[in-house]
Amino acid sequence: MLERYALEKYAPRIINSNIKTRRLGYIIALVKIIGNNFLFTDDALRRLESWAEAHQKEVEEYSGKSGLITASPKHYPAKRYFHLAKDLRLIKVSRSECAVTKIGQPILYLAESLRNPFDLTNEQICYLLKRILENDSDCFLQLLRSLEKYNEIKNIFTQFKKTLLDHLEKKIEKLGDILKSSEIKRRRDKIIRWTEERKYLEHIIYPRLDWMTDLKILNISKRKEGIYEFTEEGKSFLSFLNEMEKANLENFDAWLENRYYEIFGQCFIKKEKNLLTTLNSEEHVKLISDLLEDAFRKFSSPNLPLSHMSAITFLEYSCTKLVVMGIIPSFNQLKDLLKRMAGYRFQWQPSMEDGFIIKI
DNA sequence: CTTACTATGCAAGCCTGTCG
DNA sequence: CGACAGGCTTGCATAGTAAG
Repeated sequence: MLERYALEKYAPRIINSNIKTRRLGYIIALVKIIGNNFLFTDDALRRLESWAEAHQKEVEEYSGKSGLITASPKHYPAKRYFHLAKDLRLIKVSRSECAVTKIGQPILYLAESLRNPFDLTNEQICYLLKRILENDSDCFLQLLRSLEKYNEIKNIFTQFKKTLLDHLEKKIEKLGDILKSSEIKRRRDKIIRWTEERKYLEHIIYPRLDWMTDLKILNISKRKEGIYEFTEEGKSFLSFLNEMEKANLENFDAWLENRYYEIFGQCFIKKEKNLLTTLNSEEHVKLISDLLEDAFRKFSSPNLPLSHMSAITFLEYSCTKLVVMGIIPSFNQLKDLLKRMAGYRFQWQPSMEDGFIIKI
Protein backbone atom coordinates (compact mmCIF):
# COMPACT_ATOMS: atom_id res chain seq x y z
CA MET A 1 0.00 0.00 0.00
CA LEU A 2 1.32 3.41 -0.92
CA GLU A 3 1.52 6.00 1.78
CA ARG A 4 -0.20 9.28 1.36
CA TYR A 5 2.97 11.25 0.76
CA ALA A 6 4.10 8.71 -1.81
CA LEU A 7 0.83 9.08 -3.70
CA GLU A 8 1.22 12.82 -3.70
CA LYS A 9 3.96 12.37 -6.27
CA TYR A 10 1.36 11.12 -8.71
CA ALA A 11 -1.15 13.92 -8.22
CA PRO A 12 -1.75 16.05 -11.28
CA ARG A 13 0.63 18.97 -11.26
CA ILE A 14 -1.77 21.75 -11.91
CA ILE A 15 -1.97 24.83 -9.75
CA ASN A 16 -5.40 26.15 -9.02
CA SER A 17 -4.95 29.51 -10.59
CA ASN A 18 -7.33 32.39 -10.74
CA ILE A 19 -7.51 35.12 -13.31
CA LYS A 20 -6.44 37.61 -10.65
CA THR A 21 -3.16 35.98 -9.76
CA ARG A 22 -1.01 37.26 -12.52
CA ARG A 23 1.95 39.13 -11.09
CA LEU A 24 4.60 37.02 -9.44
CA GLY A 25 6.04 40.10 -7.74
CA TYR A 26 3.18 39.92 -5.24
CA ILE A 27 4.21 36.39 -4.31
CA ILE A 28 7.73 37.56 -3.50
CA ALA A 29 6.28 40.45 -1.51
CA LEU A 30 4.00 38.13 0.45
CA VAL A 31 6.86 35.82 1.38
CA LYS A 32 8.85 38.81 2.57
CA ILE A 33 5.94 40.18 4.55
CA ILE A 34 5.66 36.92 6.47
CA GLY A 35 9.43 36.60 6.76
CA ASN A 36 10.65 34.53 9.68
CA ASN A 37 7.49 35.01 11.72
CA PHE A 38 4.22 33.28 12.30
CA LEU A 39 1.56 35.71 11.20
CA PHE A 40 -2.18 35.49 11.46
CA THR A 41 -3.42 34.86 7.94
CA ASP A 42 -5.67 37.90 8.12
CA ASP A 43 -2.73 40.04 9.13
CA ALA A 44 -0.63 38.79 6.24
CA LEU A 45 -3.45 39.53 3.82
CA ARG A 46 -3.98 43.00 5.15
CA ARG A 47 -0.29 43.76 4.98
CA LEU A 48 -0.12 42.47 1.43
CA GLU A 49 -3.01 44.73 0.52
CA SER A 50 -1.29 47.78 1.95
CA TRP A 51 1.99 46.80 0.33
CA ALA A 52 0.08 46.60 -2.94
CA GLU A 53 -1.40 50.01 -2.40
CA ALA A 54 2.03 51.48 -1.74
CA HIS A 55 3.43 49.88 -4.91
CA GLN A 56 0.57 50.47 -7.27
CA LYS A 57 2.58 52.86 -9.42
CA GLU A 58 5.26 50.25 -10.00
CA VAL A 59 2.89 47.53 -11.14
CA GLU A 60 1.16 49.91 -13.50
CA GLU A 61 4.43 51.09 -14.90
CA TYR A 62 5.57 47.51 -15.32
CA SER A 63 2.56 45.87 -16.86
CA GLY A 64 -0.51 48.05 -16.80
CA LYS A 65 -3.40 47.03 -14.67
CA SER A 66 -3.43 43.28 -14.85
CA GLY A 67 -3.11 41.40 -11.62
CA LEU A 68 -3.50 44.52 -9.53
CA ILE A 69 -4.51 43.95 -5.93
CA THR A 70 -7.22 46.36 -4.96
CA ALA A 71 -9.26 46.18 -1.82
CA SER A 72 -12.96 45.64 -2.36
CA PRO A 73 -15.59 44.37 0.03
CA LYS A 74 -16.72 41.39 -2.01
CA HIS A 75 -13.57 40.33 -3.68
CA TYR A 76 -10.22 39.28 -2.24
CA PRO A 77 -7.39 39.34 -4.76
CA ALA A 78 -4.84 39.19 -1.91
CA LYS A 79 -6.34 35.90 -0.84
CA ARG A 80 -5.95 34.49 -4.35
CA TYR A 81 -2.27 35.35 -4.28
CA PHE A 82 -2.00 33.81 -0.86
CA HIS A 83 -3.30 30.55 -2.28
CA LEU A 84 -0.95 30.69 -5.19
CA ALA A 85 1.97 31.03 -2.77
CA LYS A 86 0.58 28.06 -0.88
CA ASP A 87 0.21 26.01 -4.05
CA LEU A 88 3.81 26.83 -4.92
CA ARG A 89 4.68 25.50 -1.43
CA LEU A 90 6.33 28.76 -0.45
CA ILE A 91 4.11 29.33 2.56
CA LYS A 92 2.13 27.04 4.84
CA VAL A 93 -0.90 27.52 7.00
CA SER A 94 -1.81 25.83 10.23
CA ARG A 95 -4.89 26.89 12.12
CA SER A 96 -5.15 30.57 11.47
CA GLU A 97 -1.43 31.26 11.26
CA CYS A 98 0.90 31.17 8.31
CA ALA A 99 4.66 30.91 7.89
CA VAL A 100 7.25 30.63 5.16
CA THR A 101 8.25 27.03 4.31
CA LYS A 102 11.81 25.78 4.02
CA ILE A 103 11.44 26.05 0.25
CA GLY A 104 10.15 29.58 0.61
CA GLN A 105 12.91 30.84 2.88
CA PRO A 106 15.60 31.40 0.23
CA ILE A 107 13.31 33.96 -1.39
CA LEU A 108 13.98 36.24 1.57
CA TYR A 109 17.63 36.48 0.50
CA LEU A 110 17.52 36.53 -3.30
CA ALA A 111 18.65 39.66 -5.07
CA GLU A 112 15.76 42.00 -5.76
CA SER A 113 15.24 44.76 -8.24
CA LEU A 114 15.81 48.14 -6.67
CA ARG A 115 13.81 49.92 -9.29
CA ASN A 116 10.62 47.92 -9.53
CA PRO A 117 9.71 44.87 -7.44
CA PHE A 118 7.59 43.48 -10.28
CA ASP A 119 10.55 43.39 -12.62
CA LEU A 120 12.10 40.18 -11.30
CA THR A 121 15.83 39.57 -11.05
CA ASN A 122 17.53 36.50 -12.52
CA GLU A 123 17.76 34.91 -9.10
CA GLN A 124 14.06 35.38 -8.50
CA ILE A 125 13.21 34.10 -11.97
CA CYS A 126 15.39 31.04 -11.52
CA TYR A 127 13.76 30.28 -8.20
CA LEU A 128 10.16 30.85 -9.17
CA LEU A 129 10.40 29.09 -12.51
CA LYS A 130 11.59 25.99 -10.72
CA ARG A 131 8.71 26.19 -8.23
CA ILE A 132 6.24 26.57 -11.09
CA LEU A 133 7.69 23.61 -12.94
CA GLU A 134 7.58 21.49 -9.80
CA ASN A 135 3.97 22.24 -9.05
CA ASP A 136 2.39 23.08 -12.36
CA SER A 137 4.27 21.13 -15.02
CA ASP A 138 1.17 19.47 -16.45
CA CYS A 139 -0.34 22.81 -17.29
CA PHE A 140 2.64 25.07 -17.78
CA LEU A 141 4.49 22.89 -20.26
CA GLN A 142 1.36 22.24 -22.27
CA LEU A 143 0.73 25.94 -22.50
CA LEU A 144 4.27 26.50 -23.70
CA ARG A 145 3.66 23.84 -26.33
CA SER A 146 0.47 25.57 -27.41
CA LEU A 147 2.16 28.94 -27.63
CA GLU A 148 4.81 27.44 -29.81
CA LYS A 149 2.22 26.03 -32.20
CA TYR A 150 -0.35 28.82 -32.28
CA ASN A 151 0.72 32.36 -31.76
CA GLU A 152 -2.81 33.71 -31.66
CA ILE A 153 -4.43 33.65 -28.26
CA LYS A 154 -7.77 32.78 -29.86
CA ASN A 155 -6.42 29.53 -31.22
CA ILE A 156 -4.92 28.63 -27.89
CA PHE A 157 -8.31 29.01 -26.31
CA THR A 158 -10.00 26.76 -28.84
CA GLN A 159 -7.60 23.89 -28.52
CA PHE A 160 -6.18 24.02 -24.99
CA LYS A 161 -8.80 21.81 -23.39
CA LYS A 162 -7.96 19.07 -25.85
CA THR A 163 -4.20 19.55 -25.46
CA LEU A 164 -4.51 19.28 -21.69
CA LEU A 165 -6.78 16.25 -21.83
CA ASP A 166 -4.54 14.46 -24.32
CA HIS A 167 -1.60 15.09 -22.05
CA LEU A 168 -3.37 13.83 -18.92
CA GLU A 169 -4.53 10.77 -20.85
CA LYS A 170 -0.94 10.03 -21.82
CA LYS A 171 0.14 10.40 -18.23
CA ILE A 172 -2.56 8.03 -16.99
CA GLU A 173 -1.53 5.50 -19.59
CA LYS A 174 2.13 5.83 -18.66
CA LEU A 175 1.42 5.29 -14.97
CA GLY A 176 -0.73 2.25 -15.72
CA ASP A 177 -1.72 1.86 -12.10
CA ILE A 178 -5.25 2.48 -10.89
CA LEU A 179 -4.22 3.82 -7.52
CA LYS A 180 -1.44 6.03 -8.78
CA SER A 181 -3.47 7.53 -11.59
CA SER A 182 -6.69 8.03 -9.66
CA GLU A 183 -6.09 11.69 -8.86
CA ILE A 184 -5.20 12.47 -12.44
CA LYS A 185 -8.34 10.71 -13.62
CA ARG A 186 -10.45 12.74 -11.28
CA ARG A 187 -8.94 15.90 -12.63
CA ARG A 188 -9.41 14.72 -16.19
CA ASP A 189 -13.10 13.94 -15.59
CA LYS A 190 -13.58 17.36 -14.10
CA ILE A 191 -12.17 18.96 -17.22
CA ILE A 192 -14.36 16.79 -19.43
CA ARG A 193 -17.42 18.05 -17.58
CA TRP A 194 -16.61 21.71 -18.22
CA THR A 195 -19.69 23.36 -19.64
CA GLU A 196 -18.43 26.84 -20.38
CA GLU A 197 -14.97 26.09 -21.64
CA ARG A 198 -13.82 29.64 -22.14
CA LYS A 199 -14.78 30.67 -18.61
CA TYR A 200 -12.52 28.10 -16.99
CA LEU A 201 -9.76 28.47 -19.49
CA GLU A 202 -9.33 32.14 -18.80
CA HIS A 203 -8.50 31.33 -15.18
CA ILE A 204 -5.88 28.91 -16.44
CA ILE A 205 -4.40 30.59 -19.48
CA TYR A 206 -4.19 34.30 -18.68
CA PRO A 207 -2.38 33.96 -15.38
CA ARG A 208 0.19 31.58 -16.83
CA LEU A 209 0.84 33.87 -19.77
CA ASP A 210 1.60 36.62 -17.29
CA TRP A 211 3.81 34.34 -15.22
CA MET A 212 5.73 33.62 -18.40
CA THR A 213 5.99 37.33 -19.00
CA ASP A 214 7.31 37.96 -15.48
CA LEU A 215 9.76 35.10 -15.98
CA LYS A 216 10.98 36.78 -19.17
CA ILE A 217 9.93 33.87 -21.35
CA LEU A 218 7.49 36.16 -23.13
CA ASN A 219 8.35 39.64 -24.31
CA ILE A 220 6.70 42.21 -22.06
CA SER A 221 6.60 45.14 -24.44
CA LYS A 222 4.91 43.01 -27.09
CA ARG A 223 2.61 41.60 -24.43
CA LYS A 224 1.32 45.10 -23.74
CA GLU A 225 0.31 45.30 -27.40
CA GLY A 226 -1.52 42.02 -27.07
CA ILE A 227 1.09 40.02 -28.92
CA TYR A 228 2.59 36.91 -27.41
CA GLU A 229 6.17 36.68 -28.52
CA PHE A 230 8.96 34.65 -27.02
CA THR A 231 12.06 36.41 -25.79
CA GLU A 232 15.51 35.07 -26.71
CA GLU A 233 15.56 33.36 -23.31
CA GLY A 234 12.09 31.97 -23.96
CA LYS A 235 13.11 30.60 -27.33
CA SER A 236 16.09 28.75 -25.97
CA PHE A 237 14.03 27.48 -23.06
CA LEU A 238 11.53 26.22 -25.61
CA SER A 239 14.23 24.22 -27.33
CA PHE A 240 14.31 21.99 -24.25
CA LEU A 241 10.56 21.45 -24.30
CA ASN A 242 10.73 17.98 -25.81
CA GLU A 243 13.11 16.90 -23.12
CA MET A 244 10.95 18.44 -20.41
CA GLU A 245 7.75 16.85 -21.68
CA LYS A 246 9.37 13.47 -21.80
CA ALA A 247 10.67 13.88 -18.25
CA ASN A 248 7.26 15.04 -17.11
CA LEU A 249 5.79 11.72 -18.16
CA GLU A 250 8.53 9.81 -16.39
CA ASN A 251 10.23 11.26 -13.34
CA PHE A 252 10.10 15.00 -13.44
CA ASP A 253 11.54 15.56 -9.98
CA ALA A 254 14.69 13.64 -10.81
CA TRP A 255 14.97 15.57 -14.05
CA LEU A 256 14.66 18.89 -12.23
CA GLU A 257 17.40 17.91 -9.79
CA ASN A 258 19.80 16.94 -12.53
CA ARG A 259 19.04 19.25 -15.38
CA TYR A 260 17.12 22.31 -14.30
CA TYR A 261 19.96 24.57 -13.26
CA GLU A 262 22.08 23.73 -16.24
CA ILE A 263 19.26 24.53 -18.61
CA PHE A 264 18.36 27.70 -16.77
CA GLY A 265 21.96 28.83 -17.02
CA GLN A 266 22.13 28.12 -20.72
CA CYS A 267 18.91 29.97 -21.48
CA PHE A 268 18.90 32.89 -19.07
CA ILE A 269 22.44 33.70 -18.02
CA LYS A 270 24.28 35.76 -20.58
CA LYS A 271 27.74 35.95 -19.01
CA GLU A 272 30.45 33.36 -19.44
CA LYS A 273 29.64 30.14 -17.66
CA ASN A 274 31.55 27.20 -16.25
CA LEU A 275 30.30 23.87 -15.04
CA LEU A 276 30.76 23.35 -11.33
CA THR A 277 32.63 20.15 -12.15
CA THR A 278 35.37 22.03 -14.01
CA LEU A 279 36.68 23.63 -10.80
CA ASN A 280 39.54 21.89 -8.99
CA SER A 281 39.10 20.45 -5.54
CA GLU A 282 40.69 23.39 -3.76
CA GLU A 283 38.28 25.76 -5.44
CA HIS A 284 35.42 23.43 -4.58
CA VAL A 285 36.22 23.44 -0.89
CA LYS A 286 36.52 27.23 -0.83
CA LEU A 287 33.29 27.71 -2.74
CA ILE A 288 31.24 25.25 -0.73
CA SER A 289 32.46 26.46 2.64
CA ASP A 290 31.64 30.03 1.67
CA LEU A 291 28.17 28.95 0.67
CA LEU A 292 27.72 26.97 3.87
CA GLU A 293 28.88 29.82 6.09
CA ASP A 294 26.54 32.20 4.35
CA ALA A 295 23.61 29.79 4.50
CA PHE A 296 24.09 28.90 8.16
CA ARG A 297 23.90 32.57 9.05
CA LYS A 298 20.63 32.87 7.18
CA PHE A 299 18.78 29.62 7.64
CA SER A 300 19.81 27.89 10.84
CA SER A 301 17.67 28.31 13.88
CA PRO A 302 19.59 30.08 16.67
CA ASN A 303 17.79 28.16 19.41
CA LEU A 304 19.25 24.74 18.74
CA PRO A 305 22.41 23.51 20.46
CA LEU A 306 24.01 22.54 17.16
CA SER A 307 23.91 24.62 14.02
CA HIS A 308 21.45 22.73 11.91
CA MET A 309 19.81 23.49 8.60
CA SER A 310 17.49 21.87 6.10
CA ALA A 311 19.45 20.47 3.17
CA ILE A 312 16.82 21.35 0.61
CA THR A 313 16.89 24.99 1.67
CA PHE A 314 20.66 25.05 1.28
CA LEU A 315 20.66 23.23 -2.05
CA GLU A 316 17.98 25.34 -3.71
CA TYR A 317 19.44 28.57 -2.41
CA SER A 318 23.02 27.72 -3.37
CA CYS A 319 22.18 26.36 -6.81
CA THR A 320 20.28 29.54 -7.60
CA LYS A 321 23.11 31.76 -6.39
CA LEU A 322 25.69 29.70 -8.29
CA VAL A 323 23.88 29.60 -11.59
CA VAL A 324 23.38 33.36 -11.60
CA MET A 325 27.09 33.76 -10.79
CA GLY A 326 27.81 31.71 -13.92
CA ILE A 327 28.79 28.47 -12.22
CA ILE A 328 26.46 25.71 -13.38
CA PRO A 329 25.67 23.17 -10.67
CA SER A 330 23.35 20.23 -10.32
CA PHE A 331 21.82 18.92 -7.11
CA ASN A 332 23.72 15.70 -7.28
CA GLN A 333 27.12 17.31 -7.74
CA LEU A 334 26.46 19.59 -4.82
CA LYS A 335 25.31 16.68 -2.68
CA ASP A 336 28.51 14.78 -3.50
CA LEU A 337 30.63 17.76 -2.59
CA LEU A 338 28.74 18.23 0.65
CA LYS A 339 29.40 14.66 1.71
CA ARG A 340 33.12 15.32 1.48
CA MET A 341 33.18 18.60 3.37
CA ALA A 342 35.21 18.45 6.57
CA GLY A 343 33.59 20.12 9.57
CA TYR A 344 30.05 19.38 8.48
CA ARG A 345 27.77 16.41 8.59
CA PHE A 346 25.34 16.04 5.70
CA GLN A 347 22.62 13.47 5.45
CA TRP A 348 20.08 13.00 2.72
CA GLN A 349 16.82 11.13 3.18
CA PRO A 350 15.44 10.27 -0.23
CA SER A 351 11.99 9.33 1.01
CA MET A 352 11.57 12.78 2.52
CA GLU A 353 13.19 14.50 -0.41
CA ASP A 354 15.14 16.46 2.15
CA GLY A 355 17.94 16.02 4.62
CA PHE A 356 19.96 18.12 6.99
CA ILE A 357 23.38 19.65 7.42
CA ILE A 358 25.01 20.02 10.83
CA LYS A 359 28.04 22.12 11.63
CA ILE A 360 30.34 20.07 13.82
C1' DC B 1 -22.07 15.33 15.48
C1' DT B 2 -23.89 19.79 14.18
C1' DT B 3 -23.24 24.36 12.76
C1' DA B 4 -20.78 28.07 10.59
C1' DC B 5 -17.75 29.52 7.42
C1' DT B 6 -14.99 29.66 3.31
C1' DA B 7 -12.93 28.26 -1.03
C1' DT B 8 -14.06 26.74 -5.36
C1' DG B 9 -16.47 25.99 -9.57
C1' DC B 10 -19.28 27.96 -12.37
C1' DA B 11 -22.01 31.88 -14.43
C1' DA B 12 -23.01 36.49 -15.58
C1' DG B 13 -22.01 41.21 -16.21
C1' DC B 14 -19.26 45.18 -17.25
C1' DC B 15 -15.69 47.98 -19.72
C1' DT B 16 -13.03 49.19 -23.75
C1' DG B 17 -11.53 49.16 -28.18
C1' DT B 18 -12.50 47.83 -32.97
C1' DC B 19 -14.64 47.60 -37.23
C1' DG B 20 -18.24 47.78 -40.54
C1' DC C 1 -22.83 54.94 -34.06
C1' DG C 2 -23.78 50.42 -32.47
C1' DA C 3 -22.79 45.60 -32.40
C1' DC C 4 -19.55 42.63 -30.90
C1' DA C 5 -15.45 40.36 -29.06
C1' DG C 6 -11.89 40.07 -25.77
C1' DG C 7 -10.29 40.97 -21.34
C1' DC C 8 -11.45 41.41 -16.77
C1' DT C 9 -14.43 41.79 -12.43
C1' DT C 10 -18.14 40.45 -9.64
C1' DG C 11 -21.78 37.32 -7.95
C1' DC C 12 -23.61 33.07 -6.32
C1' DA C 13 -24.46 28.16 -4.89
C1' DT C 14 -22.46 24.34 -3.07
C1' DA C 15 -19.01 21.13 -1.48
C1' DG C 16 -15.65 20.84 1.74
C1' DT C 17 -13.50 22.08 6.08
C1' DA C 18 -12.95 23.97 10.54
C1' DA C 19 -15.03 25.36 14.79
C1' DG C 20 -17.95 24.54 18.49
